[in-house]
Amino acid sequence: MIKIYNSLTNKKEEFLPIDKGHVKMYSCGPTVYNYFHIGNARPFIFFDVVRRYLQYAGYNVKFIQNFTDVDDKIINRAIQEGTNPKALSEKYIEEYFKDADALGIKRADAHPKVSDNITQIISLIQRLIDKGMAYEKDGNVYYRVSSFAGYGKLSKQDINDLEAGARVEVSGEKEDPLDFALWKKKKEGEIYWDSPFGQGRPGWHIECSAMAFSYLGEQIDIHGGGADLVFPHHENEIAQSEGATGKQFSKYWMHNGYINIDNKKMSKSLGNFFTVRDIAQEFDLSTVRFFILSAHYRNPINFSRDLIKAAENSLERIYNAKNNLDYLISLNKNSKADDDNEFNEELNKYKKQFCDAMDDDFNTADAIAAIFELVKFININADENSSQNKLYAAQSLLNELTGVLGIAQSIDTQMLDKDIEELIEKRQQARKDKDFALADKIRDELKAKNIMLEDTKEGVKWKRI
RNA sequence: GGCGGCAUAGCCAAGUGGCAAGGCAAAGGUCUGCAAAACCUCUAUCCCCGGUUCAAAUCCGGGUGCCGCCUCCA
Repeated sequence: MIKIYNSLTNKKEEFLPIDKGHVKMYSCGPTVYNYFHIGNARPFIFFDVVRRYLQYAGYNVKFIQNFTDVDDKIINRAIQEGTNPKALSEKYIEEYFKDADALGIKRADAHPKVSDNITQIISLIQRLIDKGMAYEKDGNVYYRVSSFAGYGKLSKQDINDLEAGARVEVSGEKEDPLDFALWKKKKEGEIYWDSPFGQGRPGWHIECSAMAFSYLGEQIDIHGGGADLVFPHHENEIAQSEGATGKQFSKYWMHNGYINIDNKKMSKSLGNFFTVRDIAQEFDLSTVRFFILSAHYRNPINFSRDLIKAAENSLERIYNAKNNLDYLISLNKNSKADDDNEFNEELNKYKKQFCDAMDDDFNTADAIAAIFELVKFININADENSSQNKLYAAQSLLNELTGVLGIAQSIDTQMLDKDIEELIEKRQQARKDKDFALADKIRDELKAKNIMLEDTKEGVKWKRI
């Protein structure tokens, strides 16, 4: 039984999708005006894992993550760079996929763009106007917050407290300071679309409601995003969606914690961020994925190079175990087909431990601990005399579990160059001849070429470093 | 002001009532020609003070410290 911490109720709840066996999930994607930073990467990675695990658990998952490609920040940035918003957003969508791929994030079933969904957005706005939940003022359309009784239920804000703390209204066009824009009237020189309420473009919040509706339907199972989206973005999504349909929009809301720098939230506005592209200069991005998954998703994570470095060392342990299994299998020393029930039962224990952790609100930190315990078990119990059956069973489980998290995937299958192989051969001969000076010299030489040798009872192992 | 979160070893980090997971780092050991990997050993008055309980890291009350949302943000 999978349990999910639902931000709507602030409780862990049993996960029961609306349609048995099927999961509809939506996660807020990036506003594409720059490379994304590691803070942004966290939800992308985490919800990728949620999706993978639900699939692993047997659900048929439909997963949508949007691109916000119509927005003030994009327009401003385009002006700065002397380009147009469309070209700019297209560029950063491409760059998004490069980084996402390197982070091991699978493509969603669809990545809809705001600019491709204007019709749906307009009709949703119209629907709200028709119901009296939105109003047009001089080419702008606003959501009438007072018309939605549940406003504040996600962020647990009392509407009166919000009023008290609300900023002084700038435009004075709104009936209430809490009302928010569904449609923004065109400003001179800005990108715009025609609509029944005049030329303009959609506000930020409406896009997610409209795209979720058109790709998943009016009721979805899981809606995810960073904790900073709870208010106002997700609160507004609920108001729009449920206001229009009268039905519950998302059954479960999931929000990941922040990535911090020196215990302070990493954000574009504070400027204390590292883009994933920056980090890629120094570290393999699969390490960043492992690092992010090594803490529980609702807890904040501090980011620093030292911590990524520690994560890199930690991951190495899993790679070593995988490489070792490959090596033992390649020796093919014991091809007996003896099934060892005790061994298989032990393996299953770790699998269960992993699944129990993931079932409990996707506790990836605990799931990783289960993988480490499996690694230790394999290191102790798999050796050159183990049967191929055992080795394959161990390998298959290790691959299966790391695959669910998408970690330790980049196993090197590249063959060695001829001259490297010759050097290894030459060193083996030197060792036989007890010419250790030569052997060590060759080992250092290879190390300089990023080939690390390890001598074992059965022969020499190598790995790229 | 309103709402919410967090505090566990040198570091990272799980754990919501029953002898405190896992990883990194350091130290010692086994194995090895040496290394590497692996294995073994070692490392915690769970922020403080009270309370409830046979039993508290975990529940309750009170502190202290840090952070977040209430405004664009993942």
